[in-house]
Amino acid sequence: METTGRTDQERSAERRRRELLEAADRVVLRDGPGASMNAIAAEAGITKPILYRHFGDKGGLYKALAVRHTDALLDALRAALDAPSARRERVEATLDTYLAAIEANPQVYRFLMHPAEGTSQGEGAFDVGLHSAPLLRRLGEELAEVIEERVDLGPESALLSRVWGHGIVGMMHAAGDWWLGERPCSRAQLVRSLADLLWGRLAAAGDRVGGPGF
Amino acid sequence: METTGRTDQERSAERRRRELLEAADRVVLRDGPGASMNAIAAEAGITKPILYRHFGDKGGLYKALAVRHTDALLDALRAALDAPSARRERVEATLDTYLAAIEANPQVYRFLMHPAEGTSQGEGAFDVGLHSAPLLRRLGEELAEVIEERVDLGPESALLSRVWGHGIVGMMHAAGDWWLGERPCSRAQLVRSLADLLWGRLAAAGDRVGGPGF
DNA sequence: GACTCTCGTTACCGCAAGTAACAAAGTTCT
DNA sequence: AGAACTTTGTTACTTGCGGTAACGAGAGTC
Repeated sequence: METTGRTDQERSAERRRRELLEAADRVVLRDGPGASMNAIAAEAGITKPILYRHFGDKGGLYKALAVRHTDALLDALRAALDAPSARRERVEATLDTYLAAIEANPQVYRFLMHPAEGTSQGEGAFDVGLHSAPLLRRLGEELAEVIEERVDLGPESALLSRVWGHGIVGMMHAAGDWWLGERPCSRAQLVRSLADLLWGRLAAAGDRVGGPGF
Repeated sequence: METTGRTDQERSAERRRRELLEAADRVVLRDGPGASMNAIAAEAGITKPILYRHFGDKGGLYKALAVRHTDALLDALRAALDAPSARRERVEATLDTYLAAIEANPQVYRFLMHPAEGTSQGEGAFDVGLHSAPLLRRLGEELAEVIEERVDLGPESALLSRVWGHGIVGMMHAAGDWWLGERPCSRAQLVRSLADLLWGRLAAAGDRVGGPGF
């Protein structure tokens, strides 16, 4: 049959692509985001031009890698986000899921946050807004959706949910990044502290000495 | 006097350094963070080796640039942070100062967030924790200090203030980044939304339909 | 006048991204 | 079977960047 023939080809191409991605993954995890295309090709047992035929350029390869990992993390987060528990517990579960993921393999996490290097050879006009890690954007949008569909925020809910989605994700990310570097406390403590912040403890706390506190 | 001679030399060297930094600034603002050393040298009217004599390597130059801008931004933020007003107003003023700064020239902002590229030629062992933008770390620490010295947080104030410092800075950064890209609302609206989030409105809001809300 | 020290140059090395040109294998059409 | 084509892979090249070595010229110093 002709269909089997074409399907075989396509399946073979896809399998090859997955193999290449896995090799690239190994190299990036070992050598960091600056791994060379030669190194990746060598790890995969082939040479550069094949990589370029499959992924176009280095950006394409890295994007494919990032999508893989981002999808995996997003699945885990969605599960925590959709659990049938009280809001605070769910927030804590989501925070903990994220932190556990970046704790489990920081290399992946690091790679996801610095995917865009670009030879900069291109046009000088760069648009701010596309530069930062796409993972954070996706997370922010995802969280925004969940917030808007679940929480009653009054008339401005569309705007508020998005601001909060991105804001909370950024909070989680920055705190997690700092925590990974310094390890000043347990994961559970960090989760509780962040949830406390989101629960308005900053506003509720009293001033320390004289004058108006922060 | 010998001192005048040496002072003249030192002053000349420092002036030269400042000139070079300003040239580098212009190029980086024009071409983005991937600007080449050749381009920077050309803009300064000289050639590469001089840059290397002054700054060691590209990282040194970029670090010097980053310190300049970071200091400037930090000064502005400290002013907002130290104003003699109520806590909420101060938080809003700080948020607004930061957002106004990144709105005023996004190129600088973008450069500050992606300073560490590294040829990756070096050792494979990379330490997570040093990779992210140093600006965010400095901001987080600064804010943590202010929080701890002004707000009464009970026994765990040392930990809480640092978690919150980095978390709030991350929130501000991520929300600002998204906002810069999409411009979904005015700066004032964004500031209010973020302050509302910090003031516990997420915890206070009711569920939307049936079941436990987010 | 020789000595040195700073500022500057040109010319080069190494390396990585990306590409062109070619080689060998299987597939398909006649 | 044999010619044409697509797939899969190669080697060898170009371009451009970070970084450095080696050299050149002017200004103070003994």
